[in-house]
Amino acid sequence: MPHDNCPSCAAPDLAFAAHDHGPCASDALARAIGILAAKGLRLTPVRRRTLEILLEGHRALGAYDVLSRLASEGFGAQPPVAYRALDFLEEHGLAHRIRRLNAFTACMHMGENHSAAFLICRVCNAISEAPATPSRAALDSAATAQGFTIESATIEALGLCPACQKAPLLKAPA
Amino acid sequence: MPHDNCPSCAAPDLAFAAHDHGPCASDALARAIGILAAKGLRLTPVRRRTLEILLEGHRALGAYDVLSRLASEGFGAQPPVAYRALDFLEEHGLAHRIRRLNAFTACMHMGENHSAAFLICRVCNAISEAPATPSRAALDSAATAQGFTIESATIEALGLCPACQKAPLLKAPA
DNA sequence: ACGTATATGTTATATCGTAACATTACAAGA
DNA sequence: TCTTGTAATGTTACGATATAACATATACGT
Repeated sequence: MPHDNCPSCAAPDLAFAAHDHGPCASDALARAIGILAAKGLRLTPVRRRTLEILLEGHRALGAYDVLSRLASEGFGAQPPVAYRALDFLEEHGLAHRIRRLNAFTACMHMGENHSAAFLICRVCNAISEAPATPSRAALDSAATAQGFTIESATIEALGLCPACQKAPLLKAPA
Repeated sequence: MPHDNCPSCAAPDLAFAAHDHGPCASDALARAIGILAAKGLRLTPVRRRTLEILLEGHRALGAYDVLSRLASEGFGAQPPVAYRALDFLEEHGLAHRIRRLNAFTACMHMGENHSAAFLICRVCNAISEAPATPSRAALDSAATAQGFTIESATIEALGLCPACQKAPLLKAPA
């Protein structure tokens, strides 16, 4: 599969589809660099490395997983080092927090200022970002009916990715 | 407001509406008793008390909040006591886990075997259970498009309840 | 009453997250 | 270039959330 529409294609998402992940990740990094430059924000070494680590796969990593990677590469070894980098990435739309897993994953639609929904495979832990607009619209409407104003929404689904439905425990998409 | 349709009315949900919470809570408890009896499960003292504590308000409580209440009433004082009771209640549809807050709240639609969405007020911490069906349907459709099979979904919105939009920091619905 | 499954309680530890403060790198003006 | 304020990194220390493993007690069917 070409990466013409990767990693920030409009649709469909491709975390579960076979694809050449090298360009997928490096395109995302390039895009992140552009986005931060445009905002006058700095992609410092820790931040950049943190993003690269998240971009290694379409999966979620715990803050402490990221931290041990960073520490082993000479960065600080204390939790705030990882949390600050992850929070920064999340704040600027380059990563997402997956609440179900208390973990983080790289954003696959950087710069699109989207409301995301996540599909989380409980077997191989792969994560795909799905279009959340319809779901979010329905949620907004339910909220409005109660006079509630939504500021941010968490929409996450746990289940089985295509590969794990067929070959449980065997495959792990990049 | 009468509690004809409380706490397990079809719609709309009333966590944010003024209502007589006494019957709201005791009706829910009665319903829980019936549900468990029908399934041959036991609402033991810890479980019952845990549910009562959750039913005191339309809000989420952390496991340790519940634990300290239980402990002060003579139940066990160690985390598993609270987590087991909370997990039991959740497993049988009497309570929900609010991922966003790492907390738990009583279910307001016991026995309806529903997929729930939650509206969480970030000011007064009140929680309302909203109809999740439309939102969930949209999510299912997004999942199907990627060949993903959803087993369970987390749909939570953070924002402002009606009271806190008008009088921030002042009111706290029962 | 007995035996078994269920539930409760405990100790201990794992995992996740943040407050507070010291130090270092950076950019912008004198 | 030097200063100087701001942002970023690093540290210690701690708080909050959650579970594993095992001991004890309770309920229920026979």
